[in-house]
Amino acid sequence: MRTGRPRSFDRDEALERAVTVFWQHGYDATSVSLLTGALGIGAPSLYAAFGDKKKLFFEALDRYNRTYGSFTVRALAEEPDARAAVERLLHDASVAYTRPDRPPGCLLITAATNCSPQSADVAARLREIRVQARTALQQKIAGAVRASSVPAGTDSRALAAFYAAVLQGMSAQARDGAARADLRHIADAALLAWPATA
Amino acid sequence: MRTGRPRSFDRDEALERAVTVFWQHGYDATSVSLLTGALGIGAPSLYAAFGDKKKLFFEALDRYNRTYGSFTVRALAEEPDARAAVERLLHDASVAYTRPDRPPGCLLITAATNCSPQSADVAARLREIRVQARTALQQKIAGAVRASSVPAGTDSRALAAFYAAVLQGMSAQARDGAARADLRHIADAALLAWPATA
DNA sequence: ACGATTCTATATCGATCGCTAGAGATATGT
DNA sequence: ACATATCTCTAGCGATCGATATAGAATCGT
Repeated sequence: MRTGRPRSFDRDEALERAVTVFWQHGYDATSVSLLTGALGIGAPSLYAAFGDKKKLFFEALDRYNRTYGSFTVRALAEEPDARAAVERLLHDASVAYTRPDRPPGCLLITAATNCSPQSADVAARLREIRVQARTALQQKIAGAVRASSVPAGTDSRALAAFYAAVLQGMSAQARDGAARADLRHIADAALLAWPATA
Repeated sequence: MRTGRPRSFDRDEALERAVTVFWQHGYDATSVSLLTGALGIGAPSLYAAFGDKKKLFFEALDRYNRTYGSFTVRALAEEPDARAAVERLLHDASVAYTRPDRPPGCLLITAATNCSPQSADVAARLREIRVQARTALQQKIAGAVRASSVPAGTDSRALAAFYAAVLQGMSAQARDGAARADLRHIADAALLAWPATA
């Protein structure tokens, strides 16, 4: 059927605003009243359109991964060389984490670092995504080791953990007020730790 | 005077437990009922002994800085050489962030990364401490540049930001389940980025 | 022993949390 | 025009938040 009074707001636009609010304050600290205020709608409209707060967060998370957070998978997928992929990953992060019109840092990293026990599943989901991204990086490096574009004996797990930590550190520094150039310097310093191809 | 019924619990022990709870869940997600449960006392006793939740947190923060978090200032103060200080800083962090009987990571870094607007002052205080630590590291490096134990032209601000980011990344990795050896590997990789003394 | 003082235990307080029932508003199908 | 369906608005649900009033328990000084 699908008749009746039409929705008075743009669902996609509301979801985009929800992304920003969750990005800024994290999952727990984002109250429903904060959301309704930012989205410009009433609570019943929010629940009718998105289910509940948790479903809205996960939908916003998906949207984030497809937009602002997609540079990570793109770097790994589009750059054949592992070194070039990591370089692009770090440089893109320095840009993505310091967009003037967006909250600083990374939603995946900051949205549920400390949360109440009843939202432990949200934290677990975000951690799952981070671990998955770190594993993808590790496999990229391991492939480069097999292809001898990276020195044999390189610990792909350790190297992936290092660059994952650098990304998380860059997000934290951005949250602490670091400028885009600061993050770029951090990225460049981290690239000096890439195993020498001597 | 100081007469009347004596306190039925050890205030220091209660404060130590409060450190652990705030370390684990962060400031916002730690409810007063969670605290009274962990401390084994009633709410009125907590308020009589510590003032309110915020004062208790700041007192727990001071205690953390004097105990678990003191390795940072010690490394900078006790190691004359800047390179050795950073090496010790990172290695000590890999141990401090993965104590089996303590929450993973660093309280200063994780306790207020995402918090509600009404506890913005808590987040600001923690950020202040982090920035101060980063500045101390920067000055240590700048002194080494002047003493020529680090190559001239080294950007002390950028290098300090890099190692600050690595520490924050190590804390995040510990929170994500990384083992002590994993953090050690991250620390070792980060040390490869130290400016060559050629 | 007894008053003075301080702590603890019970039972809340008002505010806010995530969430929703019920009534009125606005569209479509006939 | 009218029935039907969906959305929006107001108001408020039970639960939990941080914090406290009150009364009884425990200790000290005299």
